[in-house]
Amino acid sequence: MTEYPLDGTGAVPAAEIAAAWDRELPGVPTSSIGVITPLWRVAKALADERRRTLRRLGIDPATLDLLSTLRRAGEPWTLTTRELAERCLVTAGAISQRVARAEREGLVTRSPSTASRRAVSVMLTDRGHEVVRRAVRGLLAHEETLVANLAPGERRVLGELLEKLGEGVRGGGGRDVPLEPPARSRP
Amino acid sequence: MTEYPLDGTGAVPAAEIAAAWDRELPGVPTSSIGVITPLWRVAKALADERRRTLRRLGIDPATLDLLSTLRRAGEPWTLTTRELAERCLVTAGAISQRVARAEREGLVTRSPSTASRRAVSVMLTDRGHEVVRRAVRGLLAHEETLVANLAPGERRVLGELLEKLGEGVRGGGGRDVPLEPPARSRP
DNA sequence: AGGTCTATGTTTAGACCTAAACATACAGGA
DNA sequence: TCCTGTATGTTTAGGTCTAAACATAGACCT
Repeated sequence: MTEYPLDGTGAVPAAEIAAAWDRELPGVPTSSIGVITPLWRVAKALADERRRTLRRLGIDPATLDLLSTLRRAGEPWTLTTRELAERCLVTAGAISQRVARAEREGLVTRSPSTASRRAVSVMLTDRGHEVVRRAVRGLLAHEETLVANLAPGERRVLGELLEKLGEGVRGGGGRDVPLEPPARSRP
Repeated sequence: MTEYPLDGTGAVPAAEIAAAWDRELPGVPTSSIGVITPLWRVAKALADERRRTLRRLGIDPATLDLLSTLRRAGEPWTLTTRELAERCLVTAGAISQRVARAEREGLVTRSPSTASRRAVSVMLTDRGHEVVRRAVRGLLAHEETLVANLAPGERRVLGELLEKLGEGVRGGGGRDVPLEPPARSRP
């Protein structure tokens, strides 16, 4: 049997989740659920769609993120691994692995940077250019249809609210995680 | 050196990304970027925060998702693996692995369902109850502070727009991924 | 009864990520 | 010059997920 994560059918509405916690664990603050739950579901649905779309286009999301970051950088389509880690928002270790995979497939080359001997320059190959061009065109065309549900004004508002939420999250919110003394039995 | 994904500092603004594609690959539709890029960044920032918070609370996100889904189900805190897969939105294979790990740690038990011989019932243990109680309290308290940046009205609007976007995404958008014939050289 | 289709779980291979340990390369001061 | 601290990359261990192959168990039809 081929598996697939069940679509929305089985997803419990966020409001029900909040109500369930309020019932099962009275006193917990549940107001974040109405935002965070739908956000994660959309993010997952988008990630699933993107994975499927890119699969048809012959590439995986992590590799495309790498290649498109190089492509967007403009001539000479070269960045150090440090710059890549910053722009892709993943650890240097993850970049190291992504680059190793892409290099194996002939999509990028790795060479000591001219500027510093400890830096490594990653450059898009001709084959990498071709792959990223095809994939980005196909992907953006598809994702355009995914957001078509929202009117331009709604998209703008959504984008702005997400940016604002992001500031709060990256700020780390209040620095608290109220810890309780470990207990033994169920209340 | 301890690694960490760089915070927002290195993140290129979504508008710049769209402008870069418009310049580098003229003609591609870029209007989805203003929504999808901030959405993914917030989702990642939230996932990172949650991972760190739960680490302090002694549990990982996947296991808490499993335990809290059982806890929210109410008495007798038991679901089949199928129901778990539907509610957690991951494949049955992933649930199988999550349950195996949680069982190893004594947080749940696995037993043949009374209703059907092919189904498997997963039940929260007393230890599982205690762990989920502590973790959910700590997590929701923390996440409450993460969304504090948004006024109640903004949260409501954001939640609604996300739900609406979700419908479009799960619908799969238009069924198109315009494929081009593979080419050889860079344009 | 027998055959076929579907539902439910488990296992495995392959990707991917983070966190932490290493390994260098510099830079700046004593 | 030597030492120490910091910046840059790579490697490895452990965890997580999907996709696909298996293995049963029921259901339904003839």
